[in-house]
Amino acid sequence: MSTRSEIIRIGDALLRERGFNAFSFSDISRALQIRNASIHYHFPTKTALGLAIIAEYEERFARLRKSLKDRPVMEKLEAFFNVYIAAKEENKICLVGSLATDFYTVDAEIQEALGNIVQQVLNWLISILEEGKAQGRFFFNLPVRTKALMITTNMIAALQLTRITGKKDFKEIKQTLINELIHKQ
Amino acid sequence: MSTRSEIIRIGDALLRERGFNAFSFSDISRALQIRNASIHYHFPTKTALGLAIIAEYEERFARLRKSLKDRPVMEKLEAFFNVYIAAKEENKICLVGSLATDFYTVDAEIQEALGNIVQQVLNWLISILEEGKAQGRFFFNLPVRTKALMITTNMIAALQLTRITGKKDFKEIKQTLINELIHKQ
DNA sequence: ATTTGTCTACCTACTGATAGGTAGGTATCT
DNA sequence: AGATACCTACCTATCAGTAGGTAGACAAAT
Repeated sequence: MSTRSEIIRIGDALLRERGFNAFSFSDISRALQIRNASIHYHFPTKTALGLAIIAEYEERFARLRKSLKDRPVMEKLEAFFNVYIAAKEENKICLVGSLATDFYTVDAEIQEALGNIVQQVLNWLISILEEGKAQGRFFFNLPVRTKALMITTNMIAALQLTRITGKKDFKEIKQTLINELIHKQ
Repeated sequence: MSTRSEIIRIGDALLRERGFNAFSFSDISRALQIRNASIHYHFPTKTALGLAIIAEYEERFARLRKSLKDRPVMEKLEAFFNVYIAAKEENKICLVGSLATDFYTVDAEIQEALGNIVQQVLNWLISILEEGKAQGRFFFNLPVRTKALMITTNMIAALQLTRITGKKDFKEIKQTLINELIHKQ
C-alpha cells in the first residue's frame, strides 16, 4: 500500500474516532513512522487531506453500488447497514456524523464535498427503499425520502449515542429499523 | 448575569456550534472582553468548564421536569422536542451529539458526566412515552426504551445532518416522529 | 473614624507544547 | 537529468495553563 493511501486510511480512522479538529499531521506521521513534513508532501494542507478522505469514500461508495447493482435488494440493504456496523465494531462514528459536528470549523470545500456525499448516501438508500417496496419486500407509508432521512439519522446518531450507552443499544436500533422495514404494519 | 455564568453560556454555545476541541478560552475571553487568565480564575481547566456546562444542563433539566410534572403529557412531549427545535434555530447541535463525537478526546470525568445526562434524558423520554401510552394518546408497539432510543437518535442526528441538507428536513423528521406517535398504526 | 487584613475578580506577563505549514536539501529510481 | 518521496530544520500562531500582582469591596480591630 502506498504512503499516500496509508495517510488517507489513518486520517479517516482518526477523523471518525476523534473528529477533524482533534487529530494532527503529527498523529499520522507518528503512526507511519515518517516525518511531519512528509505528510505535507502528499497533502499540502489539512483541508486537502480532508478532501482526499471524502473522495476515497466516494470512490469506495461508487464501487460498492456498482458491485451490488444486480444483487437482491435485501443484500443491498444489508450492505447499507454494514457501513455502520463496521464503524461500530471499531467504536468509530461515520464520516457524515463526524464532519457534521465539525461543520462550521472546516473549509467551504469540505462542507461542499460533504454535501455531495450526503446526497449520494440518501439517494442510494432511497433507491434501495423504492426497489424493496416495489418488490413487496419492504413496508412503509412515509414518503420514501422521509423514510430515508429517518433511517439515516437513526444510524448516524446510533453510532454516537451508543459510545455512551453501549453496543447493545446499537444492535437494538439497527434491528428495529430492519424489522420495521420488512414486516407489514 | 455573573461572569461565571456568562462563561458557561458562551462555552455552551461554542461547544454546540463547533465541538469541544474547536473552541478555546481565547474565544470566550474575546467575547466577554476580559483576559484569558480571568477565565482560568473561574475554571482552572477546560475540563472544569466542560463539567460546569454539563452541570448547568442538569440543573435546567431538573427544573424543566419539575415545572412540567403536573402538565398534560402532550405538553411534556412538546418540551422534549423544543430542546432540539431551539438548538436548530441557532444552527447548533445538542450537547450529547457534540460530546459523543468528541467522546474519546475528553477527560473521563466529562465522559462520566455525559453518561449521566444521557441516562436522564432517556429516562425522561421513557416516562413521557409511558404516560402517553397509558392515557391512550401515544401509539407504539416497540419496547418503550427502544422507542426512546429511536426518537432520541433521530433528533440528535437530525440536528447534525440538516446542517448539510437544510432546516426543512429537520422539521420533516420532527413532525414524522410526532405523527407516528399520536396516530394509531 | 481610621487602619488593617482578607477576599473577589480581575490584570500583565509569561511558559511549554503543539498546531499547520514552509524552505531547501538528499537518496533512489527511471 | 528529472521526478519521486522522503528528510532536517525551521516558522508563526495558538493552545491550555501558571505566577504573581492589583484595585476595590467589605469587615474586623484599633
